[in-house]
Amino acid sequence: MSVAKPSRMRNPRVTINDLARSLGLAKGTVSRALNGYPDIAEATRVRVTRAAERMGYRPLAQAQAIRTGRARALGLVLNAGGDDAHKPFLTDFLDGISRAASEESWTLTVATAQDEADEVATLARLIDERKVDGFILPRTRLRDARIELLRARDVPFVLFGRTAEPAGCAWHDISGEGAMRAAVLRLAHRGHTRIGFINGALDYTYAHLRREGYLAGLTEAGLEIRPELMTSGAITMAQGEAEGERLLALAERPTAVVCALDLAALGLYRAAARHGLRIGADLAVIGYDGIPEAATAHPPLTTYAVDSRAAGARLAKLLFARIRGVDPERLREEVPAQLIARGSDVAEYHPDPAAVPDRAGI
Amino acid sequence: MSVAKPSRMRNPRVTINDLARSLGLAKGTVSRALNGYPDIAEATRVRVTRAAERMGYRPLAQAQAIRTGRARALGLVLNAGGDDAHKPFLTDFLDGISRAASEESWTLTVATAQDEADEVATLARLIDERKVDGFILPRTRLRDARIELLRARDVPFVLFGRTAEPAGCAWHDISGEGAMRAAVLRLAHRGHTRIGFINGALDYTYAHLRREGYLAGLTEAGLEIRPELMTSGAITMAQGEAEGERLLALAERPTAVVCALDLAALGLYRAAARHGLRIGADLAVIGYDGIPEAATAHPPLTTYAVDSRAAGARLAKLLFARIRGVDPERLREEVPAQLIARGSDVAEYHPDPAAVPDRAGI
DNA sequence: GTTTCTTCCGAAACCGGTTTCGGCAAGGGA
DNA sequence: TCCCTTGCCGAAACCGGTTTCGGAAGAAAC
Repeated sequence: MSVAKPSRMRNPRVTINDLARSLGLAKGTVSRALNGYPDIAEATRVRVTRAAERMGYRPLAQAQAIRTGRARALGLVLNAGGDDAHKPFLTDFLDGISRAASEESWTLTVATAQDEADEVATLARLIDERKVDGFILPRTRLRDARIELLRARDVPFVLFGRTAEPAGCAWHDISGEGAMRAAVLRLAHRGHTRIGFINGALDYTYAHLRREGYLAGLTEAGLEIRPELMTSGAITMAQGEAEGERLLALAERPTAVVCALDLAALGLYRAAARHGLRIGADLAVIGYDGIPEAATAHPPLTTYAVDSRAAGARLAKLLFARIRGVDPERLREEVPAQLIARGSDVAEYHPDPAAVPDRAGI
Repeated sequence: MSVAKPSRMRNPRVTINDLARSLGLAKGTVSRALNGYPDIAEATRVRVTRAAERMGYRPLAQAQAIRTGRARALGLVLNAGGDDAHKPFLTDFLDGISRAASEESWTLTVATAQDEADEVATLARLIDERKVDGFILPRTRLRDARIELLRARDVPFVLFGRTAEPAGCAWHDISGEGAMRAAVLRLAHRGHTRIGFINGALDYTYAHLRREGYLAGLTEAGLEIRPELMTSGAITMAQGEAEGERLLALAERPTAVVCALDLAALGLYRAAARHGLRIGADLAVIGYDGIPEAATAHPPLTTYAVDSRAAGARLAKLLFARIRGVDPERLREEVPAQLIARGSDVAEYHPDPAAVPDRAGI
């Protein structure tokens, strides 16, 4: 049985002092050589970097931080309260951020919060302790208290999503509205005229944008806007089932439904089954998100897939730029979701589960 | 349009020097007062803490770290490669850790890795940079390279799960084997004699334990062990469907199936539907995990639910103790999964979706 | 009324880096 | 030959904390 000694032989790190001593240089010189200062001879620089490599020297992040004010850490505070539609992709999202961060020897600090007030408090705590140099803000709201805090405190941040007052904000977003519009056009193109819409939670910006996309698609296709065909608040399968039930119970039920979330679409599958409607044949359905269950559903769900890993990576890079002082107005980008055409939106339902990626837009 | 000035007015932190000056004390005195040293008069201590409170002083974590060697951060490296059964609970898990950590003003640093070798490399990087003081290791394997590294480097860690050679390991785990055993007994109690088993990925310790639990349940119930009724490797719904299909295609098909994962159980639902079998009536199914989809499935799935949030919180607390030098052999705990009895394992299937939490064990 | 402990705090070293400043030596121009 | 740059590096200050050490003041002991 091993005994734990609180103060044991600490594995000896090699410090900049060790390096300097073994090189016969002043530690300031070593530091400048490593950090690319212009007043160091090229020969010295390579000598230093080689020795650092050989001796396995890694600067202590905290020691650097105290002078430079850079913790070399990105911050992410997640909302752990309520059902979160991004949950299925959280691992991918974290992976994207983490990989981009580690490329620059940065790390990712994550914290959780229960509601919006808690989010703000958590952000404030991380700022006060100087644990992170900037934040990635997921799931933005139209009016977002987090943004106001970060603006006031003057700490760099970047949005995953958009917001009502974008002054000073950098962001990366996936065009949900573009996908919704394309979905409507795709359905209209096949002759559908009563196209329903099951939206997500209106608390968030994305739901408003997707609604706009849906409406834009309708007008673009020359179709009438029927408020009774639009519903919202479905971010789980059960909620999707309930809202789907409402649409299908209509006297003039829709022949096609666009869903802002795959989960809601899968819920709609159940409601349709109860009404004796065959997805694909009697009712066309298009989803959004690209969750794995969509591929194995019966029939496989046509959906617009988001790449959460890529989004995380891009957000990290944007945040780096933001921290380095790049004008946030120049750090805004929007990428399309990728259509994965499957069997849920065609008249002739083919049970072939082969997913055909399709970048054609519509 | 706001212009980004790379070096703008830094929001002025109040440092220990400010505090000391405004109190007319030496900064060393202030530090000792705040950290509970015994050579500080009680009156002085309250004066200092009050002033610190009033002025909003928060010690700079990095500055402390450089002297104390404590970064006040917990480390978690996630495996982002492959399908991960814990994904649905990742947010809860992170929430549990994060909340326990922030109670002590610690933070959580997360990184991702693609495979086992990458995991080890990522751990090594975080150790070298002294970014974290200890690690939580999720999804342990029977023989785990991460553990060997951390043991060799002498850095504190705690396992979520168990491992083959537990010397020097602290852990928290949920008794999957207990749940599997209880599930088998529950089914045997209702007269089932051919009880199948769909296991998860045998790379991980948990699958071996659940298998043992299944076998223990069979022998305890006096039932014959039939290898053809046991299958494994199902960690997605599709895989569960495939493995379920194999069991149902048997000449002597099982009348009940225990699944190591809810997702596999839901896949089995589909296979059963294809065979014209009604879950609950013709085929009893019990799952494990307690994913939300299990509650809304038709029929609702009886399952043993794990509390990932509580697990995360416990793991954080165990790691704190470990970092403080507590003997790891004393930091081992195992909690039962909680039975949620629903309609999938009863002869008379009731469509009432009311979930009845049941702690009775069997 | 000394002497000896305690109690409590100030001063300074220290942690591992970064950054400023000044000076030495070589090189270029007059 | 002298002066002025320029290139390159050492020395030291600094960042914001923690920890060690020693000494002043008051209390207790004699």
